[in-house]
Amino acid sequence: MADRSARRNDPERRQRIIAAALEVIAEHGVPATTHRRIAAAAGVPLGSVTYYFTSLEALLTDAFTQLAEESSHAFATRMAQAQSRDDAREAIIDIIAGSVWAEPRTLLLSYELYAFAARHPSVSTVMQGWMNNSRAALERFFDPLTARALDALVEGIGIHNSIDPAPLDRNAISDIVHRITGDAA
Amino acid sequence: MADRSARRNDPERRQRIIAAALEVIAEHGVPATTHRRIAAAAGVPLGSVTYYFTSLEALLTDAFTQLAEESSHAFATRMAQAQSRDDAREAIIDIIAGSVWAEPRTLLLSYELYAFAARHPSVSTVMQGWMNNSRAALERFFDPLTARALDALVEGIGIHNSIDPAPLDRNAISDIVHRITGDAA
DNA sequence: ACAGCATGTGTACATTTGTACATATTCGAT
DNA sequence: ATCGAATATGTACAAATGTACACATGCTGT
Repeated sequence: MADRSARRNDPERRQRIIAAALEVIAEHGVPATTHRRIAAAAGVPLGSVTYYFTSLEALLTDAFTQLAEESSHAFATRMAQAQSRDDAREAIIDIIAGSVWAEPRTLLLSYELYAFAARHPSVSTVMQGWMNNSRAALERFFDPLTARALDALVEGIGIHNSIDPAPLDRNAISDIVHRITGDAA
Repeated sequence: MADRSARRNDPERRQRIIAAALEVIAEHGVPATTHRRIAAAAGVPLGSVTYYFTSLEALLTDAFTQLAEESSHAFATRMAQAQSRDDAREAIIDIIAGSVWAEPRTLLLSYELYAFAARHPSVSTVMQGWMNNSRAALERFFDPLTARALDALVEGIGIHNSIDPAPLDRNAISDIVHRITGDAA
């Protein structure tokens, strides 16, 4: 464990504040995300938040940027393991059905991210990069249109599963993926 | 034009406030949606907003509920015109590519709706109803799994097209829809 | 005509908010 | 050891916010 007393000059502090911001957003939503709540979640005084970030909007921008980059990275990492078209299909199915992307927290943050990005071009740019990476990874094995369809499917099923009391199971997802990629299961 | 002086006992006032709330949300986002901004957008005094709605949260709940119901209705209306499997496919393509669902404003409001619904069960319930209706409409012509896949596709492509500088055109969408429904174009 | 009630409005106020800033504390370089 | 800069923190405050509410106005039924 880290030392608890000597907090001075803590190099991870900035990062902890960003993580705390995402926690608060996930738990209370952006409208209820304030300097003070973030500070409390991060275990730092109010002044510390304003020291590291010039404004609340700047902090949220950094937080959402990091979220998008992490999501993008997670997607890329999983896809990079694929060595064949079959592998790639499995990877996509994992991503849709898997524990990471399907977690309620992740979905919740996604909604907030979309809404925020729509008003903040810099975040929107990061998301475009994410989308381009996803497609590039998919296009190693599929034609561009198929790649886009699969990418959209991840988004769409994720959302529906979060609303639906009876989410699609892995077999059903597999079925749809195979249909889109044009191969029988 | 409506009479400007005799505003007393205006029966559409409540509805105008809800519409104004959605305008403000679309333009500034939920975090910046306040009593005063809504009142200004609706052209009514501040007191009028608090007269019709017990709290801001209640007003937003009503606004998002109405948005979900309208979207659901629009979807159902378009789908109801379909008399055959082919018609239904065309309808779905229309909905994805068409001017209604693909409008930036609609998408923006969707993001805010998802985020809000995640924290407000009553709105979430309305969205479940919407989803059930969509599926029921699709299941007149497709098996349940196909119906769910198409429904998810609407969501997913909508989102991607709003981020992507080069959205999918109608032909591409048609191609994907045909693949999912298992029919050649 | 008028009483009762729904509708409408302006003002007031306690809270919360973002942010500034004076002041400490710590660290690294000399 | 000491100076300067970076880091850290507590407090203060103007602005904005949600909401209450006293009062005004118009409508409806008798």
